[in-house]
Amino acid sequence: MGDFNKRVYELVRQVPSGRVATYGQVARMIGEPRKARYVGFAMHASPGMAGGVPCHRIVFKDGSLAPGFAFGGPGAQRAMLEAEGVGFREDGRVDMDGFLWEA
DNA sequence: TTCCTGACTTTAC
DNA sequence: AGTAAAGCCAGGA
Repeated sequence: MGDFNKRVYELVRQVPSGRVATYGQVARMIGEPRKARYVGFAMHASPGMAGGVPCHRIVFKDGSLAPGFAFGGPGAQRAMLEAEGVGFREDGRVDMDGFLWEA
């Protein structure tokens, strides 16, 4: 595991409850805007929220969630986010207007 | 060991 | 505005 992965974890760890961040945003914040893809890979290898890495708060740039590779099944991620107070739109995407995390 | 695929984003036509 | 291609790096077969 490289430092990149570690940096991703530390940043994701700082995402407050009830907020979501995008892969690209995280990638950009750690200084590697081209590695946006690998951010997702980092999440896959991440210890999960048990390890302090709330991967469920990481969403696509359009606000959509992971296709089905998620934590306990499709919709689980959305349920968790909703439980944290994150608002969803009618199309099933996160309301990026007011719930997108800002450093 | 090599080839392929992948929780993405951005830029270009 | 919508579609297409490129870039990045690692893990699995």
